[in-house]
Amino acid sequence: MRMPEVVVRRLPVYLRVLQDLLADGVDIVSSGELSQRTGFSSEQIRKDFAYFRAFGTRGVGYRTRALNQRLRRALGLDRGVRAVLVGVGNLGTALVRHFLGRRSQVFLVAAFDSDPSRQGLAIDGLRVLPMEQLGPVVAREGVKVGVLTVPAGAAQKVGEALVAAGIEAILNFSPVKLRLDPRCHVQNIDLTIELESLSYYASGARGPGRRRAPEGRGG
Amino acid sequence: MRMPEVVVRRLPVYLRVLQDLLADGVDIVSSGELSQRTGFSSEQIRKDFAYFRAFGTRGVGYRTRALNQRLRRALGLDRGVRAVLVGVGNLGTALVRHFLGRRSQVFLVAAFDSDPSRQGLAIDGLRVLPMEQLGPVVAREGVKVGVLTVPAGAAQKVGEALVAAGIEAILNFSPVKLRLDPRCHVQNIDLTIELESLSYYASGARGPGRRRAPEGRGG
DNA sequence: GACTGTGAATAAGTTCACAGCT
DNA sequence: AGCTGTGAACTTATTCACAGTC
Repeated sequence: MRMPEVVVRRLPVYLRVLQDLLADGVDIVSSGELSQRTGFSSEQIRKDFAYFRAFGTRGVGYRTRALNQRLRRALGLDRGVRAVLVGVGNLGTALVRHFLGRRSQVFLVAAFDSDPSRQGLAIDGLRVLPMEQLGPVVAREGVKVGVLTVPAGAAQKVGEALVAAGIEAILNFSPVKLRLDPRCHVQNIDLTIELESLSYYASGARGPGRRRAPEGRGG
Repeated sequence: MRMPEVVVRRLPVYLRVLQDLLADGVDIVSSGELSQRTGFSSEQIRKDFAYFRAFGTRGVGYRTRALNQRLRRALGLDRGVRAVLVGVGNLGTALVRHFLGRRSQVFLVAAFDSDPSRQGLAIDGLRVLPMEQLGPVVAREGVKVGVLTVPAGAAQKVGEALVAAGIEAILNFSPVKLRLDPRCHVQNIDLTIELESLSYYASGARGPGRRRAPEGRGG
């Protein structure tokens, strides 16, 4: 079944909590417990799970391990998703380290940059390749996800190259609205915008907080 | 007036487009033009502007410069918002460079780290200070915004320190749900989660795209 | 008693449709 | 003619409320 984007974006949050629970040897978890750990309401969590048919046991809860599996499958993470990153500047380099460091569920297989002075280098063991290799590597490794961390001026062109190479989803850190084949999903993260929007909440503009406490008597 | 969060997060996007338009000497812009440049619908743009009383001229459009001013004011950016960053690891360092590089509307005034080996260093001219200085610097400089890039284990504690220092809005890059005074606004960006959620769209899960083209006959 | 699963109600956000200026 | 401003309609998302199961 097709899940709304808002649901898709909550799934990795559950996944992380489940990982923690598994590490602690917890094998049953209730939606109430998950609510406390994620801040999402328990009904919402149950509805989210229903989207991908992950059902629990009434009066009991969800089997942690099984839920983890279902979740990974729903996100397509059970097949070992591979990704490439293009643009090895400040941010790109940090992201490579970040994604390699915490062994994410997504595997970074290569980084690319058009600047010859950056090519051939390795960031934490990951090779930086010239752009010409993008197509071949994506094809050979069956890469479907791309991380775009190039300067604004190059973003559209590189986005097109990613799509041409066969990339189906892009995490776009450039401050540019990419115009690509709509079959390619683009998720924008503009860090400058994130920071600027915070300014609103630091200006005394936020009124009487209507923030809902995420339920649960345990506190 | 109190704006919904979803609106607040669109404002910096308009701001960036306006900056470009101003740089190009454009002094009138229509909501249709903004729609093309941002991907948001023109009605939505007009409604957003109405939230902070930025009205245009019927049959004409919006005065670019005036709109820019209003927007900056609505976001509280007209007062020179200052920010601090805590946690000068991979990501923290890259973010410092990122925010200092593109002269954002928000000014980073200091970075902090608990690791003595990182203290005293300067990243692109910005001093890295010990945590003990957080309170004094925030108080002295009237800092209201904090960027949190510490490891998961330290996040809650550092978040509390930021709130205690007087920070009113936090950009939280750690994979932890912070439990802080609700008067402090927390915006979470978990890069691992962003990447993992993309996996869904790279698994052939996205059905027949229902993506709406953002209007406009000009192609 | 505890917790799930889900229709119904509500709230939030977006688009439509069009009157009103210039 | 062109573009704004905004109620109304619609769509999407969240919360309520409770029957169902263990």
